[in-house]
Amino acid sequence: MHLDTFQTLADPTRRRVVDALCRGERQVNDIVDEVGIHQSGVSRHLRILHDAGFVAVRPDGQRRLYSLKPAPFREVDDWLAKYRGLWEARLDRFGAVLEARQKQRRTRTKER
Amino acid sequence: MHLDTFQTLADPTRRRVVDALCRGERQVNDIVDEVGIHQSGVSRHLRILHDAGFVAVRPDGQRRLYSLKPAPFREVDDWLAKYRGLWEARLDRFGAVLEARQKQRRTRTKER
DNA sequence: ACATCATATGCATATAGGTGCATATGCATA
DNA sequence: TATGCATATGCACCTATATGCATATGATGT
Repeated sequence: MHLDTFQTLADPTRRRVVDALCRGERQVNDIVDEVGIHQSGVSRHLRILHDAGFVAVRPDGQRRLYSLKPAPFREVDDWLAKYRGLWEARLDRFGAVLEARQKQRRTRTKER
Repeated sequence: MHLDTFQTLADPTRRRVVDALCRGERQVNDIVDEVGIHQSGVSRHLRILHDAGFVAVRPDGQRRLYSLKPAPFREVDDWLAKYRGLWEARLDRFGAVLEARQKQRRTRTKER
């Protein structure tokens, strides 16, 4: 099976793995040390991250070096864009976003 | 139990519920129509979203009007900030955004 | 009070997903 | 080839969670 971007991010341990890769390439055992679960678990998390497009692998001798890829982060960012108006109150140069939201707002509240 | 922000977003149906609220207040039955699962399911999703801080409720007669709250979105955005360097190579004309983001950065950044 | 509508919740069920252990695979070097 | 290190995977187990059904709760109007 193949988890989508958000499902992939749902597991805290997996986010720690992502965090461990935040500063550059790492081999599996480095991550094992950092997140504190069994090596097999880390391998599996990396597999899931790979399937979801979060990481690239590069063989280096007997090791495999994992690193982050941008695509799914961008996907989250895009998803977030829809909701930015919620907390970016002042519409400095984000007028377009809010405007778009206003346009399609329904009023269902009134009929009572 | 209480799901964290990312676990809350992991379920696709729940994201559809969030999406349904994207354009303003909605009552439960509206959401039922929109996402196509049983009413009890929607109520439960709304409860989870509420526990995670995604939604506010406001009674309106016999209905309850749900709406989005900004906090968890901001949390995702903050999390994302750490990885922005992955795909935002140059800060063309979104300097303002980055600036605003810096200002509200509340999670401590570990020593690099 | 009663009937009705809107929403929430207990229960049962099915499935998914995380974990460790043991083992397999793959690579490197003596 | 044989040995050892690094990583992946099959298996079993257990917990979490999404869902529908039936029912409870709560509010409104007659």
